[in-house]
Amino acid sequence: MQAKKAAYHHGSLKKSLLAAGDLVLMEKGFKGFTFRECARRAGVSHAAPKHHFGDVTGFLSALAAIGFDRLTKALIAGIRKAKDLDEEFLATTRAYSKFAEDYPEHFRIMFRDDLLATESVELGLAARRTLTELTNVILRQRGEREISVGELNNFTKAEDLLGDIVLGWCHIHGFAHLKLEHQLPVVSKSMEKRVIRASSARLAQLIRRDATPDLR
Amino acid sequence: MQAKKAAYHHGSLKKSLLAAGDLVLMEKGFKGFTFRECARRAGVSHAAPKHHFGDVTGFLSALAAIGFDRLTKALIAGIRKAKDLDEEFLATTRAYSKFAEDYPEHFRIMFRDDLLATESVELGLAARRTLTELTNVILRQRGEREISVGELNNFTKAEDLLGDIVLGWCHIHGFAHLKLEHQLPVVSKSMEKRVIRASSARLAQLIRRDATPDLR
DNA sequence: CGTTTCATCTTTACAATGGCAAGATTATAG
DNA sequence: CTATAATCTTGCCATTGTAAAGATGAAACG
Repeated sequence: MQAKKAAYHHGSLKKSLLAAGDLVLMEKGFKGFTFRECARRAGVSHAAPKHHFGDVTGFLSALAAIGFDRLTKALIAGIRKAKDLDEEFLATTRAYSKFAEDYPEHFRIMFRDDLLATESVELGLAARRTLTELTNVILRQRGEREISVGELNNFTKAEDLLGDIVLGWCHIHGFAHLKLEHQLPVVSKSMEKRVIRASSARLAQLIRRDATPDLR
Repeated sequence: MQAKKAAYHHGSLKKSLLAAGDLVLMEKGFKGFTFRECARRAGVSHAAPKHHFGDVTGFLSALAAIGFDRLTKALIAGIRKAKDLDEEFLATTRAYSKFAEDYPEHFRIMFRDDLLATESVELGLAARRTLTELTNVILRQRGEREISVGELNNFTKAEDLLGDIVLGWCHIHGFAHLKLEHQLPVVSKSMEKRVIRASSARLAQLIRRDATPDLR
């Protein structure tokens, strides 16, 4: 009896529904996203999803978790290509922002506490995996050892590390969000690239400059 | 014939609807926000709002504009109390974040390009008034003269200023947003206060350090 | 193998929503 | 005083999310 059993009537409706929801979210956006449309695409009746996800917030939570997993992967892939610490911080910013561009509707629901089932352990874990990646970006800037997801709780208790995480993540997230929602006073694409490169470099240098790993 | 004429049947339905929508947004949240509920509270039929706001995105745009105006006021009030540049930057961050806490549902729709009528000049102006305040925060950090809303376009063309705006605003916005949606790994309220105070100070000092007003 | 049990899925039903269209009302203009 | 046009109402429709009850069939158990 594996994790995902063979399925009863449909085959594996949960997976199919998630795939359908993923598509609907991308094609129709949050505005056009409906429970029934997802059920239609999966080829089942409109009440079928209830058994697997409860209500619509439960379903959105599962899709948000998929979003966090994609973001985590995108961060890892972007970071891998970087050759030094300045490049790595920039790559993180870019990967984060590119994810918001590639999956705008996922990004929007991922950061909507009111629309999600905050008790979902699946979602919580996915979000923590993302945060762990971001924390490791900061830790490398500081010249300290990386952590795993399980260690996250201990590490965010250190006030100066949390300070650097806030400094870095808030900037990265704020840029991605403001850009996605067209709030940044953009002059040109090239200028935007230079600006975000400069900002990332200044921030990374600030974090490294203030790091004193010898004393910890 | 004043700006707001006496009204025809209702008195001033547009204002009443905005007041109703404002309340519904705060009480029921975006999830429970409906066109019809707002009409009911204003004491008119469910189709009445159409003449004043078109569809629901037009209505939300007007409410978002109210949100931006409140944010602008909150920023000005917070800044006024500050005694030095470090305090002012911190006050800006706090006021921005407090607005997100006080008006979470407004904050959410204000930064949702897909739910708003982006062509609304009213909304555009309100957003630009907010951005002007934020830009002036940066300009004061740099020791330069403040600007008015009309000058905003010219000033965001200067790449180094835009760089500082991005650096400052993205951090401020990112913090407010991540905190609102409960994504920050918060340990305690007091620690959070110290962390955001430290981050703001570091950022403000960085902006001031790199500013070379003599050369401009 | 036969029966029971239970998760899965369908059908049916209901209240509520946004948007449209046609009609009623009344302020303003001519 | 009449006409016009803005304002608002009524009635309608397709659609939605959720709940309840029934149907289906896989698995458990004797």
